[in-house]
Amino acid sequence: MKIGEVAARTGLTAQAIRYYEREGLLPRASRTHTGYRLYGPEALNRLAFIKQARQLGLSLEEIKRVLDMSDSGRAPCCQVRTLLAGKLEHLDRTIAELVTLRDQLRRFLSKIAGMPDQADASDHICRLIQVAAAVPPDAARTRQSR
Amino acid sequence: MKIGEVAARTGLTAQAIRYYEREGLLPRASRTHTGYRLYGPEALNRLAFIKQARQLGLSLEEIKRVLDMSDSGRAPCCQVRTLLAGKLEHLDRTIAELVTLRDQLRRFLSKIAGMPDQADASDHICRLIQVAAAVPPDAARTRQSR
DNA sequence: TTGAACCTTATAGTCGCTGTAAGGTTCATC
DNA sequence: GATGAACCTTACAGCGACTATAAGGTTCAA
Repeated sequence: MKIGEVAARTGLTAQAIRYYEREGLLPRASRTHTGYRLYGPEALNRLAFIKQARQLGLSLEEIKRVLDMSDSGRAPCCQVRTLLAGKLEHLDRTIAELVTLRDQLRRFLSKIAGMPDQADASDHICRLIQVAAAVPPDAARTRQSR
Repeated sequence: MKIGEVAARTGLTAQAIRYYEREGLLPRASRTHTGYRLYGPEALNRLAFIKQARQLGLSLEEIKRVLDMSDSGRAPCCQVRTLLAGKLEHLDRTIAELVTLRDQLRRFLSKIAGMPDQADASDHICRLIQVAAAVPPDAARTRQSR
């Protein structure tokens, strides 16, 4: 198989596949005499693994660690469990933050719904957001989302 | 005030403040005779606005548009309302996506909780994630999720 | 006069790709 | 055998909002 077929079969782009090779997640593919990459069916498995792991929220670096373990004959399953448990926790925190943000934004929007627009040459920019800035200062403790 | 004090007072980094200046969100600061940036108290307002708007999910480009309007004497409030309403919608979608992902991850973790670890020289990498990859094949049609 | 703590610019790196440029290959059709 | 479309190759720039680093100048107290 050439890279285009692999791309079509995995739902990845050819660019992404080359990128994974460059990053060491795929072994260097063999080539035709004119330099085209050639893949066997096992590449589909590996790419399906990478794709699934990405969709579960693992970074390429984490995936590479798992693949390297597997390639050297060690069972990566335990590490996968730990990794995913960590991701789940992180995801919980992220969702909680975004829900907080959403509620803040919603309250804010309904608060400003009735306010008049105003141009101002004064030191405040938009009274609408200024109001929001005057929010309890420890709400500013929430770090930037994603 | 020099940049370090502004940074400490706003909770931003000096680098970020210089970056905002480069990107046109702040006017070029005046300088001491040795080249240090000097800020008046109004810079704190402007930076508080930027920070708050960022926390509400606006991009620097969107914030710049609002600031430019305000600087030219037009009321940006209407645009701010529209911008924030859009962000709220987007936020709703993002949260829904992440909740789906979390549920998927949770189900997956409980599914693999009882499975034994295994090293494998075979063509599969980690049976744990392989199970997940063996998902209905037309699910592969769904384009890559961010 | 030493040193720490501050400031300056410029440049590279982050992440996971995508997009583009500039070119070579394959294959069917004219 | 010439043309053209569809494929492939590499290399490099760009995204967003910064952070990190290098290499140097300034300020101020001990």
